Amino acid sequence: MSIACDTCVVRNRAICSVLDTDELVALNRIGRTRTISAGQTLMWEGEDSALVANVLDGVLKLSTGTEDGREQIVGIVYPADFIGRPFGARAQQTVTALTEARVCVFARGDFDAFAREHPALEHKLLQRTLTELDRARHWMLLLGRKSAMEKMASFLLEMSERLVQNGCTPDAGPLDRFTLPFGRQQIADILGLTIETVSRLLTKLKNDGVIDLPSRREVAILQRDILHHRAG
Amino acid sequence: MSIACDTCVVRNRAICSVLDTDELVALNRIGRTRTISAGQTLMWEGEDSALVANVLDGVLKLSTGTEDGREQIVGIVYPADFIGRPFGARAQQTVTALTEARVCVFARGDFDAFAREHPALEHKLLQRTLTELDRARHWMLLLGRKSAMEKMASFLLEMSERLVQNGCTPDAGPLDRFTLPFGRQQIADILGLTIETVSRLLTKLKNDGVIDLPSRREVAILQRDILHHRAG
DNA sequence: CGCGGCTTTGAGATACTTCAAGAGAGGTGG
DNA sequence: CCACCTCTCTTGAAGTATCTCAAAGCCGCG
Repeated sequence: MSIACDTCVVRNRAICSVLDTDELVALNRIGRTRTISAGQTLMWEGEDSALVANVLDGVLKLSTGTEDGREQIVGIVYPADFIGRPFGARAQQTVTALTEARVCVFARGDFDAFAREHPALEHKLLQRTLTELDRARHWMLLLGRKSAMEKMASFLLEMSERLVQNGCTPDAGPLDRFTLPFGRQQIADILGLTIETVSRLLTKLKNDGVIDLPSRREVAILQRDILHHRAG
Repeated sequence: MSIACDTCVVRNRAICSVLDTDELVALNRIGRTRTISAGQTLMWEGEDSALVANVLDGVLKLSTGTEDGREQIVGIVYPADFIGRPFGARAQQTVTALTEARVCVFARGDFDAFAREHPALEHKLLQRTLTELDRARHWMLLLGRKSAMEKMASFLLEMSERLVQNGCTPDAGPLDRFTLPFGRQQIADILGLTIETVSRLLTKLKNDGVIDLPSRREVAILQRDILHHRAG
C-alpha cells in the first residue's frame, strides 16, 4: 500500500520512525498534511488543545505572553519535531510559523488514542519530551542569570548548531554561516531583551570582528572561540 | 505478599499508582528507600545519570549553574514527584535536598528496563514530563519578561498553591499562611534576582500590608487580590 | 553571653530600557 | 529604472530598575 509517509522527508527522524508499515498506514489515516504560511498561528495559548502535529518543513515558535502584551518565546520547532499537547485539555503555548511550514496534523483525541495503543510511539514521545524539558531548563539559566552579551553569544552558538541542514548531508558540525528565521524583535523575545539591545549587541560583535552580518538575517561566525568565551 | 509500597505515603499519587500489586512487588525489588539530609546533593549536573527516584517526603531543588558560580534553580520537587533522567546518559541538573527528604531510588538501568516493559508506567511518566515542560516554559516568561516585583508576587502565589499539605486533608485550595523551604538566597536563585533585591521586595510587600512575615521563613498572604495584581 | 550565618538596609554604580530620530532595505507603482 | 513608501533596524541620549559594595541588625545556638 502506498501512503504519504513513504515519501516523508522526516520519516526517519520524527516520532513515527518507530512505527512499522502497518502502523504507519493506520496513523496516516487519521492525519493530514497542512501548509502554514509565515506568520500564521497554528494554535493559541489557553485555547483547548485540539491538534497535535509533526513538523515536516519550516521553523515555528512556541510563545507565551503576559496580559499586557509582553511576549516570551519558549521554544523553537524544527522539522521532525513534535508540536502540541497530547493528553491534556489546554494548549499552554501559542504556536506560530516563522517561515512557510508544512506540518502533519492530527486531531488530538485521535492521536491520543493511537498513542495509547502503541507504546513504542509513546516511548519515543517520552524521550523527546525529556530532552525538551532539559533544553527548557537549560534556557532558564540563560534567562535568569546571564548578561545581555552572554545571552546573545549563547544564542548565536546555539543557532549555529541547530540550523544545520537536516537534509541528506552527513552531520557536518556547527555552521559558520547561517540565515536566522527571526527578525530582531523575535531574537529579543527569545532572550528576554529589548530590540534595541539586541541590535546594539550584534553591532558590537560585528565591530569587534567576532561575527559578520552580510544581510539582515544572515550571520557569519568569524571567531567562534571568542564568541564561546563571551557566552559566559 | 507484604512490601514497603503497601504503606507508602505517596502510593496513590506517584507514578507507581498505575501499577497493580504484582508489578509493584517487582518494582519494589529493584528500589530502595533512602534518607537525604537537608543540603545534601543526590545527583550532580553533568555527571552520568545513575539514579532515578520517587520523592516520598521533603522538598528538593533542581539547579544548573554557570562556570563562574552563578546558579539558577530550574525546578522544585515535592512528595510524589519523580526525579532523575531516565533513558539518558547524563543528569542535566543538580538535585539537592532543601529539607530532610526520603526518596525511593532505583538504578537508572533497572528502572529503564522496568519502564519499557510497563507501558502504563511510561504513560504516566510521559504525562508528568509534559506537565513539567509546560511549567518550565511558563517559568521562562517570568524569568525573561517580568519585573522583580512581578516575579516575587508570582512566586509567593505559586508557593501558596504548591505547598498545600498533600496529606489526608481534602484539597483546601491555596494557603494563606505557609513556611517556605527556602532561604533568601534560594528565592533569588529561583527568580533570577539578587538576595538584596529579594529582601527589599519582601519588606516592601510587608510594609504595604500585602503580606506578613511572622518569621524568617514564614509568609502570610493578607491581600491576595493585590498580590495577584502585582504579579503582572 | 558571644559567635557565625542569614537578613536587612543604605548609598552609589551600571546594565539595560525607554524614548526619539534617522538610516537602510525591500517592495510597488509610475 | 527610479521615486516613493513602509517596515525593520540602528544609533543616540536620558532614565531607571536592579545590582554591587559595605555595614549593621537579627537570631538561633553552643
